Amino acid sequence: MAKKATKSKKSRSSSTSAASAKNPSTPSNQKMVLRVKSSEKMKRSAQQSVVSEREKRRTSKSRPKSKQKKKNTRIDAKMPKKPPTAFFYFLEDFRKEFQEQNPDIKSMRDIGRACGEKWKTMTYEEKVKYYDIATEKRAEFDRAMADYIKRKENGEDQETEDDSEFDE
DNA sequence: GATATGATTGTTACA
DNA sequence: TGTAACAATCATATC
Repeated sequence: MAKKATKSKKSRSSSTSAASAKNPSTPSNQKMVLRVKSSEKMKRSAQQSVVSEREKRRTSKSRPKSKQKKKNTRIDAKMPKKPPTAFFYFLEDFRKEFQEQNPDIKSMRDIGRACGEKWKTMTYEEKVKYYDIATEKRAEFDRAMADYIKRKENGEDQETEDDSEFDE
């Protein structure tokens, strides 16, 4: 439970929304900016041996397992979901191909593992298109989050009404 | 039947 | 700086 509280980490939109504020509704130019910005960041992390970090974390943590998932941990159903990362977009494509080539393997555990290995072998140029998509989605998420916060501040009772249907 | 788990990486925010 | 949580997916397991 405490995790969820932590998770509410909230107001993340405040900082990120700043970025999105720079690119309000916009087209390619700003998209480019976004892409470049994120690209640099991504490149850095991509170049960094993120792998060891992950493994280290995993090994050190012994994977508590019951940490994620839970699905409806979101306090507010109307709160925008976190956008998928570049890797997740790649995972979508990869899964389709993987299942075509390996119809017997349906477990996301195996697919995820294979996808992770493939991802590590990909070059930054190959990944950049996924980073681009993820960046756009993140900008959308920031805007949605800002809007969500604004609405909440204005009066979330309206939402409670909607929520009532959720009651069921 | 409903919900959790596993496996992956990236991103974000807090301590 | 490090760490924890969560995003998608879906067969499988558990309750």
